[in-house]
Amino acid sequence: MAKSSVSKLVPKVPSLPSVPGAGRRAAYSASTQRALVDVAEVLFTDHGYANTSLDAIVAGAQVTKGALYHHFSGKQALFEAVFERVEAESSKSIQKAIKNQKDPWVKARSGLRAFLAVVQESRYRRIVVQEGPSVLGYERYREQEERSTFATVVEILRAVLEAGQWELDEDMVQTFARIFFGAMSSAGESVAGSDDAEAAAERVEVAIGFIIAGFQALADGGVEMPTGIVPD
Amino acid sequence: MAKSSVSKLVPKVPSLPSVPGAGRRAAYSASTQRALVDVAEVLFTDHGYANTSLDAIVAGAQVTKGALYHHFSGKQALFEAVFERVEAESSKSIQKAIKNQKDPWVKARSGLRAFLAVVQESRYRRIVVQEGPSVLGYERYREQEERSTFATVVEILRAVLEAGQWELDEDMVQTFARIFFGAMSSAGESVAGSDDAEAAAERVEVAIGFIIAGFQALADGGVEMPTGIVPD
DNA sequence: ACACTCACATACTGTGAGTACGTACTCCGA
DNA sequence: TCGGAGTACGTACTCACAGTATGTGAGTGT
Repeated sequence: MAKSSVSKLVPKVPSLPSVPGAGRRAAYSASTQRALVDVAEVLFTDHGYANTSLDAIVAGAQVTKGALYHHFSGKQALFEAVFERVEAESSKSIQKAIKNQKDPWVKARSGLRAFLAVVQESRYRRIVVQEGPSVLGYERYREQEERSTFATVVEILRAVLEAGQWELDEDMVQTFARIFFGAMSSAGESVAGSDDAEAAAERVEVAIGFIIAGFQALADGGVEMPTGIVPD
Repeated sequence: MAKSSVSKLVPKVPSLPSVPGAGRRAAYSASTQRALVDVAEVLFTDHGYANTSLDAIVAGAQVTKGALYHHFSGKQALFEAVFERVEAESSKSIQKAIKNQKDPWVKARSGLRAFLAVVQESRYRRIVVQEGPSVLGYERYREQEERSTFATVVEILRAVLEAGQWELDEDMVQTFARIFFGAMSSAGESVAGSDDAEAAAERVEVAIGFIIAGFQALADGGVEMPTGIVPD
């Protein structure tokens, strides 16, 4: 049943690239590698890391353990491949949402929205948030985070700080970024776990907007924007 | 080596309680149960859940698998027992830090300090933060959180909101609490992972104090306290 | 003092990650 | 075009470990 939902990911005789590296052998190789990661992503997301056997993965990908261990050093390495792809795609979608925003406050708001969308995807929640720290270990997990989603938060924060004429040393920027990142992650979880995700997302935006408004109030010495909503 | 560091937790002929329930059999039973949880806590903290075998645990506790499976339904249940104890003790130490504080801002600050201390303990980081979500599953993890550490955050937040004359509906309080909780957790991680934990903790206090100052600015319509530090 | 059951111990099974080794096919140079 | 080498797998095993089935002796109520 899980197998059937996955089996169509598999056959896929690759369109041979006339381009670089090599001929069909490399192409076939790349395709089975992709098939393994595809299937693993689905199974890890649905059943978790510990409850997914390599036998199930190779069966879903229509190969054997020999193939798996040829491409990956083990189960953990396969998970890492899945993890990196999910994070990369997530980060990409957030980047896409903020790239053309000039106003830093609008940029922050767009980034928040995009992040809240990402964190509602089951694969992100399961693979990155839930299983990531345990399977990769906290060190590796943090390293990965550092150069994807978290980096985006830092980017947005810098824009905001610059606009607010703030002066902060590098350590302090990192600290603030950590705090905001944690706040958003946790808020995202509450959205994802809520019955009414729509309303929950709205509350999160209001709450974070409120905090930002407090910043703005400190920045320009006047109090306003009681709703905390930065206008679109 | 790991074994020797753990072996002294074990022997402990219990001082027979003349009090309730029953006689020595119950007392012995409780002591082996405690021994199992004690050893499991150490091994789970040091090597992680997946890398700790039940054989190692029962060896450390000087019992056999029969004893373990008599008291716990399996490895996961044993982990849950460890998890609950760690969370309970952590929550308790935070509660102790805030219980006699009248001023809500001071209370918040004390709570933050206590939390930063807790999150630097390796057992809390490993068992609660890192392995918790993966082993228990996110649902159970959240349930546990809800009635311990997170509940404390809600308590502090209510005090602050009340002092600030704020009116927020219940959902909004929960949302804010989530956000602060996530912020503090993440910040705590950055403290724990830092080279200079002392300085990092200081930065976190400043940063959170800054956010709180923004709140206060919004609350009483005046801007002050540029450092964001609430006086002791 | 007798039955009973609680608190374990012992011995086994099943599953699943990882490994050793065999093999067919492809690519490259002569 | 023909080997020879290396790649991309497949097959068959090992070993570790979670969980189980069953035995046993000491403690407890009557």
